[in-house]
Amino acid sequence: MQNLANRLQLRDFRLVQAIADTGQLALAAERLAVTQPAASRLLARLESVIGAPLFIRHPKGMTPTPIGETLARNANSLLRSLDQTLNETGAAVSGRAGTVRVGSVTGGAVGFVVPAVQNLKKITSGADIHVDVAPSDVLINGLLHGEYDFVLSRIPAGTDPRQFSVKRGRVEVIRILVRRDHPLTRFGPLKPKYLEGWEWVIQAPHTPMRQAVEEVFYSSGISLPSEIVNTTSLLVMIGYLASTDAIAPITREVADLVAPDGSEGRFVALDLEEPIIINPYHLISLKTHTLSPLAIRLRDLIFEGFSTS
Amino acid sequence: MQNLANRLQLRDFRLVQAIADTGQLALAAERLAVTQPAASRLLARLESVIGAPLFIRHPKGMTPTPIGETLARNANSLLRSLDQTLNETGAAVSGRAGTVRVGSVTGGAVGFVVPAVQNLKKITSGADIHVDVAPSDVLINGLLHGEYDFVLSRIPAGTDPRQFSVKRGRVEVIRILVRRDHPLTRFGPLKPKYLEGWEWVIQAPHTPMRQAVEEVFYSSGISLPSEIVNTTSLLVMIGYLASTDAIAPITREVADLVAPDGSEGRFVALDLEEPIIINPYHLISLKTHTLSPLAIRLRDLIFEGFSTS
DNA sequence: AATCTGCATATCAAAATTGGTATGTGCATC
DNA sequence: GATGCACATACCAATTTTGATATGCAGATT
Repeated sequence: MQNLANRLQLRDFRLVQAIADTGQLALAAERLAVTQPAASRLLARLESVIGAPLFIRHPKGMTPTPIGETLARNANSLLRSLDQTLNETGAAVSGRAGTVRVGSVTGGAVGFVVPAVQNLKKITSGADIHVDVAPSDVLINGLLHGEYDFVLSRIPAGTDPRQFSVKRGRVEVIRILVRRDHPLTRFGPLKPKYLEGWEWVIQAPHTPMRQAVEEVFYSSGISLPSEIVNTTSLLVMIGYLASTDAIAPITREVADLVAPDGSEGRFVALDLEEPIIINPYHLISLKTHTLSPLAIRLRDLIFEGFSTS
Repeated sequence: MQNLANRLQLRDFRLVQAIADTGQLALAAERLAVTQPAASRLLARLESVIGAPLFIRHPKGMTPTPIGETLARNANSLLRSLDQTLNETGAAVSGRAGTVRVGSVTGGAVGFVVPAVQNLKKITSGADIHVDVAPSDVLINGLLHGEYDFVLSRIPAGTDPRQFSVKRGRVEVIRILVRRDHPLTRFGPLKPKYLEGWEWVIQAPHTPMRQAVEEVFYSSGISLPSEIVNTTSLLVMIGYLASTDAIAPITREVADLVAPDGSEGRFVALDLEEPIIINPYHLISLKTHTLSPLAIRLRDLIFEGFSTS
């Protein structure tokens, strides 16, 4: 188990992954394009190197032992890294700019990632850019699993921040979106008590925005809205607001998109007397992972956006 | 360049990393513990697989090409991941890390699980330890459903013991808890007949302890207590005993906690002339379930506790 | 021009890996 | 108790890998 490092091969990880995925040695063997006995021998050798069984054999297949599970987990991220390596190297060889994968929370995507990507496109050609939009916990998880080069996200509670390299971002300020002829538009900056009694369109419970809004209700001593439509879809929100007097909290970035101040659109974004602020999101990457030049470029572009908007 | 995946090996990454680090093939070769020509051949093969030169040779060494740099960067994170994998797996194999879930009956939790967990913590890092306390039937059920690695429990009637691997545990001895100025404290070891006539605080009917106590009443020919408070809550028990002359049977382990011998607390634990003994509980695990090394460690520690106390 | 440094190539031998076919074995299910 | 499924083992052949030594070659240095 000591000079184990040199006795392990990529193949072993592929095998573990395949068995863990399929639950059957024969299927795993097929995936590796070898016969079942060959796979059996590979596994036997691997288990002897590790010094412990990795899978328990039942009559109908195999399931991982706890050790096998940890190994399978690691095999997954290892092989994903390898995959990325191959992509990047392949891109470099054929003269393309490469690949960058970025995850973002909604507000960040609209406000920062999209313009940064547009800028990046101007100065590179053949770059392969992936943008995911997801909640913070999903993003952080993906980052840890090597699915993203970096993410624009909050740091969820309970996450060890030491493993990340963080560039601090801007806070998200909430405004209230309503249709143009909504009664609330007659007031100036909204007091909390005005928020009571309306139907709401808002993100699911436990999302940062929902929490930030609920916090205001609690601290103002007014009761939570009883009529709520839960959605993350802007389309649904707009459709709903257009035909009812419902109100919806949105970030400033989204507000600028949907209802720019001074415009004559169908919606109006109202400010609150005391602004509601969501936990800020940051540019987060893994300390252990060195970013590709392309990823660095995109990250820097996004970061520039923080200060210039 | 397509079926490249299978032609790359961990070794190749080590080589690239070593060359990038040292800038010289001979030094890199040394690091990989091979001769310079061997390293040269490795590199040549790798470059032919990739289809492009990775390093430019000059008279004083090598420097990476852009592609080589890409590869070196990825090699770094890849090998770091590998290292992490090895650590984690090694920790799992040796039982320094991992997850263990254990369920226990009350007496076992206080007497054995807690000290064993404390000992286990001394030799682990980052281990994930879960302890549940519940009645035996719940524990066994949980064990069968894979919720626990093992349990410290009795074997309920009607359970097929063949599916379990059982390490016999210790018997639970009952003492009688009363407040310090209780009349019974004037006697030496209690005879059964002294137990008659008092108000009792005791667990619900059909629990092992209740059964053990009732058994004594029957066999001694004295009548069952007529005034009974049923509770499993230590808090209720103590509150009740403090203000009345009620008496309560408790296990020795709990007694050591609440009323250590020789202490001057508010309560006294009395022994019986003929000790009352409850059905013993055992260390029970599923035959079909392989325990993680960490779980085995904890189980062994608990088992040691059986014999040394 | 001689030399030195550092990488590449040639050649050979040994060993390990790889992969296949055939067959054994254990456990459930019928 | 027979059958089937899934994994393990045995055995054999071929290829590949691995590594060492000796040597070649090119650019730099003196």
